[in-house]
Amino acid sequence: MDLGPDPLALDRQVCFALSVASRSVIAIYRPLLEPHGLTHPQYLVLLALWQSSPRSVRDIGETLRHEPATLSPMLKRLESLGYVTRRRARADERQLEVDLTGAGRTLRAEAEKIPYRVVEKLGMSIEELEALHKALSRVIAATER
Amino acid sequence: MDLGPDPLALDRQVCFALSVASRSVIAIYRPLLEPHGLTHPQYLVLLALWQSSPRSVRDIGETLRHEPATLSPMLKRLESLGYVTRRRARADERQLEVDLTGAGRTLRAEAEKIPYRVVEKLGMSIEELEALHKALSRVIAATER
DNA sequence: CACTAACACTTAGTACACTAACTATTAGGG
DNA sequence: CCCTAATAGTTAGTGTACTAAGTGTTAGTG
Repeated sequence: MDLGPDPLALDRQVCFALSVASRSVIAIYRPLLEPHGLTHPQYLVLLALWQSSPRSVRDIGETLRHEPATLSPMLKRLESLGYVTRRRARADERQLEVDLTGAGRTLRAEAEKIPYRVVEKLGMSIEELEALHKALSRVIAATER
Repeated sequence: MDLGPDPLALDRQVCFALSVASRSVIAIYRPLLEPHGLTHPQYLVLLALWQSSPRSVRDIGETLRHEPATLSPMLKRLESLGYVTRRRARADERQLEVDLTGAGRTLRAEAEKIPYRVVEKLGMSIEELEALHKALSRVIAATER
């Protein structure tokens, strides 16, 4: 394996590019989510619930690759924002049943505009973004082995 | 612009893939950095200093794309770990001169192994990682306009 | 040369994100 | 059936990240 003369050169570190890109793209979402009182991680939880609900904390965690300890306070904030309900599942009292409220469901229609605005702001082609998504998926798959 | 039938589908969101990939790759670094008492953001600060030092907080912030408010406590932790010194610049007392200690400089030789271990752990080809880096750089450039 | 604006960093406050330890509930084996 | 192990969430503690407000220093202008 050859990583060149300086394996520690900052401008060649994939990990650095990943974290900067992640923070930079999240920064694009910030002004779009702020009117709804949402952060980007909270928005991702709503995407998961819009896909399927109700679901348990464990289920959401496996989908978003988050520890339950990260989700627990986040879901409480989403509850106090009025987008989500939390109650113990009757069948198994260990599980928490996280569901959307009316407001949470209504928000979806508004949110549909967001991806278009983000892609527009980025000014990149759909093809390029899809290629990037594929590359990122391979990295994620690689870390999961 | 056409984002398909469901623009909010989680498995097609670049922002989601970016944040998961970022966290997953950082998780690979964790056991490699832990013996040195370092976190990944702290490691990136050291990469910046190994490239050039001493430098100011502002300078490091521009390189790593971080707010001074993020760096300020981080640099104090690096100082108490013994890798870095912090002192006001004589020429301009507003600026902080961040420099490497002997231990900070010595650590570089140890750290040179890390990129190889990460690439090995990922099990991806150098070519694929370089292509990903290019794609991420284009995203970062797009967010900077 | 005083005075205000700009600059560099720090502090406070909120929200992730992770590890480790804890609580409550359910399931399984003797 | 009891009792232990496994499971699902929560809490505590540390360390980013970001915005906004604050402090001290320098620079630029009347």
